[in-house]
Amino acid sequence: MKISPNKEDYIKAIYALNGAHEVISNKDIANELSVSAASVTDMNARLVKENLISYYPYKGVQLTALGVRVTNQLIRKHRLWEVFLYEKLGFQWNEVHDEADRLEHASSDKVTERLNDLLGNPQYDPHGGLIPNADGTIDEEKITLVPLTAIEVNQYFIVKEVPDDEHLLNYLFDKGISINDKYKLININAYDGMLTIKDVHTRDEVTISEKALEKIKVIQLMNG
Amino acid sequence: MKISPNKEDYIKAIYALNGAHEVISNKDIANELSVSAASVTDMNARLVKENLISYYPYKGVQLTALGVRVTNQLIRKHRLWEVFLYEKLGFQWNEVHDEADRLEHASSDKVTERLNDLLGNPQYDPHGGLIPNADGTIDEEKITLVPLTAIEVNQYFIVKEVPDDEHLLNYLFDKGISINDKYKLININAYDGMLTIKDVHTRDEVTISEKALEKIKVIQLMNG
DNA sequence: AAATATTTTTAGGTTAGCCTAAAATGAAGG
DNA sequence: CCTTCATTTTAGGCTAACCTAAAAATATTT
Repeated sequence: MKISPNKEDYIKAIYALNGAHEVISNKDIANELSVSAASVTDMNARLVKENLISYYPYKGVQLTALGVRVTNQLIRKHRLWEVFLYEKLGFQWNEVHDEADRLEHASSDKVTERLNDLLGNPQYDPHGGLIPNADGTIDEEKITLVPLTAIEVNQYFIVKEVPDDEHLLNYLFDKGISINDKYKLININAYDGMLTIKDVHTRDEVTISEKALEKIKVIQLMNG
Repeated sequence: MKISPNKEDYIKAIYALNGAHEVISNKDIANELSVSAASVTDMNARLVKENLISYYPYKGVQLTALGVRVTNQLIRKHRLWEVFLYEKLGFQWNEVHDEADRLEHASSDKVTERLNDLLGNPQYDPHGGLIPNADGTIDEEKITLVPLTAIEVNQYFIVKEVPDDEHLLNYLFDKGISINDKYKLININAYDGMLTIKDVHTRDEVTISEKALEKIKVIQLMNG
């Protein structure tokens, strides 16, 4: 049941590319991890054997339920170390990521939970990222949702909730906006109030009208 | 200049077998690390390339000055993590070793020194081991030497100093007792006061007479 | 629909660390 | 000094991760 640091990095990369919800291409993973596409094919075979991903030849991979859970536990370790580095060791928020990336592979569950206690069971890391639970679940209700109108230019956010309004849903669908995707607010038009937002993963920019804003609930993030 | 976790484990093992001061056999290293003797020959070649050990074919290896310094820096990391686990995370002294063994490979110098600050620049780990300096040196004068008479049954100690007395030196040499070796006090004979001590590495038990005790200076350890 | 471009897979190779079995070396005893 | 025994080294193989180059599959463009 123990998984190698390299495999941990792979499933984290897939997760970061939204692999909990959609099929992720070989190329994107190769890109994210700075390895060759052939290496990704290699590793995919290994991850399938451990039931961490589903593999669709020539299409890509998606995390299994187990894969999501394991990745969330990794992210928990990562983010708790980030809090520790930030709060206890006086690191700056931009320095903690790389250090935490190494420590996360070296900490047992026991150390992780003791660390959680030391830090007072924090809910967010220094970047504003939600810290998953020890069992690899995420408490969605802990998240403070705000209307999209509360976001300012250059801030990042994740779309979390839209009302069950057929016209609005169609509108957002046409624009390619999805639940759980991460965006950056690029511009608020001074004249008509329309927002230009950019999908962090696809890098597509779309413009949405003022009319929809109040109903879209998002999580505001501290950075990308 | 970065060295792999495996190599780090090798030089730590050589150091633990007193490889800072004497030539250590292939077999002993294989034993310490639970690998084959052939694997040790393999790794020796790699460590020589990095100038961490001197290699004497068919004889064994000894740490270079660089090897000693690097190992001490590793031991510093290990022991600081032990203090952290013990003092901040509430682990027991017998639980800290394995956890620290993993964390030591994952912590940068920067994290190590911040950790040192957080812990208030401690001098000893929970087992009583002296924490080396950041530059890989050891402040010998910090060590509190006590006569062997101060040790009690079942305690561990390291022989650190004997007077320049030819007869006593010969006596100890015949018994196989060496400077910097670690022992456990097994028994104090109620009638004649002779000590039975056991070499932690060779597992040899020897008996030494009361006469020699006061002159032998040792470091008392909290455990093995 | 065919041609072209992109992506994925396969094939074959590398390095770090490990292994076993056999050969070489060194140490110890008669 | 020579034989025996222990130890070390060599030889040949293994797995996890990587690589490049070529072949196969898919996507896009005309």
